[in-house]
Amino acid sequence: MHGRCENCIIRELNSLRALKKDELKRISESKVSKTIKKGEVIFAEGEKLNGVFCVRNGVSKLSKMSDNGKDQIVKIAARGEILGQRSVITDETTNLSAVALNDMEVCYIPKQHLQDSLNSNVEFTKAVLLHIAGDLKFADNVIVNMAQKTVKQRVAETVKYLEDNFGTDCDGFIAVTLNREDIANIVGTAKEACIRTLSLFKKEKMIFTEGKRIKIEDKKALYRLIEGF
Amino acid sequence: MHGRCENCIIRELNSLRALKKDELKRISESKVSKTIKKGEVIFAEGEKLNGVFCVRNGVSKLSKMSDNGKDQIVKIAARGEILGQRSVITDETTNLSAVALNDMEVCYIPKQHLQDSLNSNVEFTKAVLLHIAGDLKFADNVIVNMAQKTVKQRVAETVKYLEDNFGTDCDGFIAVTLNREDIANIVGTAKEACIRTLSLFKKEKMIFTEGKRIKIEDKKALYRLIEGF
DNA sequence: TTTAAAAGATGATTTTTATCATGTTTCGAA
DNA sequence: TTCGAAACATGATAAAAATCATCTTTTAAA
Repeated sequence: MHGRCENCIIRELNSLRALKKDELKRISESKVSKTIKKGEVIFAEGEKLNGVFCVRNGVSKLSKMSDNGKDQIVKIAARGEILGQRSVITDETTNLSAVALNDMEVCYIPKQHLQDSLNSNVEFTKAVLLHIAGDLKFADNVIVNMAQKTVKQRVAETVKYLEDNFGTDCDGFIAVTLNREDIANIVGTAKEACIRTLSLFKKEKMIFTEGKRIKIEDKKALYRLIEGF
Repeated sequence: MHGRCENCIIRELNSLRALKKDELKRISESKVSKTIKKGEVIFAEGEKLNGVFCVRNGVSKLSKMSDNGKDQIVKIAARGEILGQRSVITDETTNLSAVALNDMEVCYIPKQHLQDSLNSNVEFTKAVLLHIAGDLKFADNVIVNMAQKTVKQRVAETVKYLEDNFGTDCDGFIAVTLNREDIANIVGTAKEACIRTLSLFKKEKMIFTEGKRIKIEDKKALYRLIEGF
């Protein structure tokens, strides 16, 4: 067990910020800090969770297997994200599986604490509600893009999404590196189509790539493409 | 103004059931019953709502225009559904537009009432949270289907969705009738592809159609198709 | 009841995307 | 450092779906 939740700044990034001192104290006493290695499964689709995972460091993919055996990535979760939140709230088995994309540090929080606070602290409940409502809006937009946009547009959209959410390193590369297959699984296309599209973007000087790392070179052109030109 | 909210049974279908007597009384005093004609716009994408619409009768489509000018239907809302809930909660402009698919009766509830209850009645806040969390799970599944399944599978899925949610009339037809274009806009495909696919299903005796009305004839075959055979 | 418009249906063609095959590069473990 | 596996890349082909065109049927309004 590491630091105390009361002092944890990660909390400011999520709905746990609405918890009161005594609630945090109780969580602090039963939470468990864990390190997770790249590629490790945090939880699998269909599991019943007894708690949530608050991401301190590292990045995880949240995905769901479709009937035809392909994995669809629904979200990339970084620092501050609370993994398993939805299924703990509704007390259901998980809908998604979570896999570490690089080495991670997370805090495991037993679900009883959250459920207690959901029942008693309306500020917390509201904070969670606002967060989930935001996720829902985002998901609706993804549905529209999946249904109506081409692979080219969706690859462009995904590159933008990654830059917007994870920023860039000192060389201007997007600060999270995914392999082509994972990008394809966000886009909802085959690995080859994803590779081809990124190669095309590079040829057209919209992006620059170096191994897995991607840098956006011509933001305007990329955005124009996303909107359909 | 019609009946009193305290006696309204529609309420049992949604999160308003968690409201207390005095909260309902206040809502009852300021709510407005409205009739909406088929095809009428209840609210448009980007509007700022000052209240929500509780559906008493009729069916509405919730859709979003994609950049390329095509409408994507994200949800079909029937009796009990509260239209505009998400954007009133987050106090944002609407993400979706709502259009009546047949004549409707709705109750307009000014947002202040909901916001007051969200701030003070944790049971209500929790009920809303559970509802939105369910919507989110559903949306994630739609994303996976959009990304990974064929048009054929998605049409089958949509037919199943409509029957599951709206049931059948006395002749066994799905109790909601959409035109082919609307079905195509749920599936996320072109009108022609949707028509062709439904014709094929009819030829294969999985469904029977009569005008806009659709009856599922071979549920097993349909379900097998959805899962990928 | 007539008539125009909307919706449904179907064929032909083109575009997009998936799949298969195969070669090349990169990277980590021995 | 070498070697093998994994990831990346690209061509060829097949399959899926969009688009365009045209015709028929249904629907709603005059």
